Amino acid sequence: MTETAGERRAQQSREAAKSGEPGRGGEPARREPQGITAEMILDAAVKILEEEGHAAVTMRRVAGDLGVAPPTVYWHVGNKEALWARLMDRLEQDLRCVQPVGSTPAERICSVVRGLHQQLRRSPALHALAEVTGRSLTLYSPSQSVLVAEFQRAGMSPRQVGFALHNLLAFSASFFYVDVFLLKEGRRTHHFAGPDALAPELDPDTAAAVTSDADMDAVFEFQLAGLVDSLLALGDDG
Amino acid sequence: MTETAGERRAQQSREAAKSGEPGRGGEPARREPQGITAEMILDAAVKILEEEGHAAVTMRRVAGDLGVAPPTVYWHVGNKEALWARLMDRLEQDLRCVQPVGSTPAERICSVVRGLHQQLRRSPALHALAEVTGRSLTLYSPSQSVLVAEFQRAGMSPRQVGFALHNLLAFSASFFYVDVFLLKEGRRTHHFAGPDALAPELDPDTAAAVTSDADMDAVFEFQLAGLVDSLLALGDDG
DNA sequence: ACCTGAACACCGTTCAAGT
DNA sequence: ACCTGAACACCGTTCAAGT
Repeated sequence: MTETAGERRAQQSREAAKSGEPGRGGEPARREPQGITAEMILDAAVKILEEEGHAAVTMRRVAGDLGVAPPTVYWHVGNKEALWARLMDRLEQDLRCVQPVGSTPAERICSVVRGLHQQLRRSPALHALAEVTGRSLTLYSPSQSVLVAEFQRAGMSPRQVGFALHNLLAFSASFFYVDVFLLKEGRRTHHFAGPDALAPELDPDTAAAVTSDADMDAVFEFQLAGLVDSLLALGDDG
Repeated sequence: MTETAGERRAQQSREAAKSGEPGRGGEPARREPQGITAEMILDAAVKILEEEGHAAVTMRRVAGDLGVAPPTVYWHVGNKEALWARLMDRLEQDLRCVQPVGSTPAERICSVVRGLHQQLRRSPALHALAEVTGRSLTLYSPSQSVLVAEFQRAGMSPRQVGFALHNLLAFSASFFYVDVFLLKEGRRTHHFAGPDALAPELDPDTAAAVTSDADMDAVFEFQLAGLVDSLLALGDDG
């Protein structure tokens, strides 16, 4: 909420570096790393993030890995919150646009959402960041227009397209969060039911089924298929 | 993962306090707070959690609010991770069992999930804790048997009941997480679409609908109704 | 059994000072 | 413009020592 002097300084240095990029003076554009750049800081932070999680990403640690004093990091990126934001921006840019696959609209839409989910799931850095930044709801930008186009082709009205997109993004985001927190707990599978879940008179078969590990992939596919069908049905009688 | 000596000591003190509760010796059971109890520590922590969020919950702060030195808190609760766990246990116990309302199975099941969601949403302490502990997937214990009973009454097989329950719990948990992270960002509504969401040739009406704030309550209700219908349909042709 | 003061090894951040 | 040493105000945690 408050913009510190450090952040403002970092902003200026970024601008300066950018405007200096297309060689405008007399000298040839030499880019010897006579010091450290913001990009190098992000590189180091991502590396720590992937290998040791968000708790290990310390301003002092980042500085140390680059052989530099802590205030240098502050000079380049402002502060820690700005570092998180920049990391999120970078990881967001790395997300590829998912192309739809399949013959029916339902198949194509499902394939895009599934592709997004798998892409997010494969990035340990994103998982670690999600714990700390609370963003990732706008992560899916590059693939959003693909989804919009599919819904339009299915004959949905503008309002319906908006509602459908919001539904799919909420769906993706929420399953991503579940992944994040499962990982945080160190669990690979869901074991939802607590000891209080069972009424004492419950038959053994049902008790076993309820307390067994949840197959989250099956849950994901089941809910995705149902959701996409419901959304497309909105267009039929619109 | 490692049980420290401090935790073990705290465990013993808890046991001792418990076994001393039903007055067993000669003296009458007097319970003057000649010092501090673990319960008082939890009270203080919950208060900070509700009013200032998880970042304000500091061992020193908790101690200070109780007029006690930091090591005293360690003596009673072990360490900070144990404090989080105990807080989660307490908040979990405060969750009431939601009773189903409605005439059809779908209505009754939806009413329970909706009730759970609203209950979680109303607890700022739970939100704050979810950011830090990553639990809350087993939060719904007291209402789970209600859901199981409803699915059984709808004629579903044991395996189907298990799958249905896992679906509903995953659904509840994921919407809870979305709430948590929206709150962390300080947003009240969802604005999913980033600037890249729109293909340039998109018609203005659709563009406006897509970039408008998402009505998350409508999304919740739409997905819940669709999910419950799909789950109950599993029982029809089982 | 319960509590304390003092310390250790960390944080994020700033700031005057260097080149 | 870029980097540093030193400091400030915090953390979680431990430990010997008190009663």
